[in-house]
Amino acid sequence: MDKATSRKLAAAGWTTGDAQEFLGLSDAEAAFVDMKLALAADLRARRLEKHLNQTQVARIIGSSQSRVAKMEAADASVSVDLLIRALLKLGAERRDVAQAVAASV
Amino acid sequence: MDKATSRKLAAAGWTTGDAQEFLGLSDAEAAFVDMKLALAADLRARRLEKHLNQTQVARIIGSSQSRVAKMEAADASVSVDLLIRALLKLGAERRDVAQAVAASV
DNA sequence: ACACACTACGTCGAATCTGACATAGTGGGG
DNA sequence: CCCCACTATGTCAGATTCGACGTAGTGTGT
Repeated sequence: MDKATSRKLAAAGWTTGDAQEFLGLSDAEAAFVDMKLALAADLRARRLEKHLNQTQVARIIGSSQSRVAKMEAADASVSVDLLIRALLKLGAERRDVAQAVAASV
Repeated sequence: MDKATSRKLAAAGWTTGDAQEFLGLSDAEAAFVDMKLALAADLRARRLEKHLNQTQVARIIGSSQSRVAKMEAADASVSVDLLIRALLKLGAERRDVAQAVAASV
């Protein structure tokens, strides 16, 4: 990070220590993973609530059973995009998604 | 117009031509793009609040100025994944992201 | 034990997304 | 007008994610 950038960040109330920066990124990554887990859990809960199996959900959202399984498992090959789109296609409202995003697993 | 009314009109041979339908967007898709717009707006707001330019944000989140511009514009080539990861790296908490997800643009 | 319904997991070609680069556009000072 | 800092847009090769398929695992009823 150059000095000008550092100065501006400091002016905005940031500290530019290397350790903190590292921890900040870690926090961001951890929060992202937790969000993904929460969304995946919500997807499964929503499916079970509707008494659907993964194959039926796959048809509704335009995918395959195997991918639905990976979604619910929060597999590395599944994006948050996909999870959110799936939830919305299952009838979730934006506020429902928001709640899942904020929720702990 | 509620869905029941819309269905009745459709049965009578009418199309209920709102912008959504014209563009061929389902409710789920519309909600998704709205979410994306809200996240993009939040990213820009957060950057401006910190008095950073797009190049500085790009360094923080590990990307390029052009991509940050596209993020803020909610460009089609930008995923919700990327927007959320960017917000978190800029110091947003999960509840902040949730609020953006639920918010209207 | 068998059949059946359901879920998990590895793999793959195709589609999509990403960072980067180049370049164009915009809006203030001087 | 000319710089200058900043933002927007087009493009592209490489990376990631997607749906799909095959198959293995798990539980349940007969």
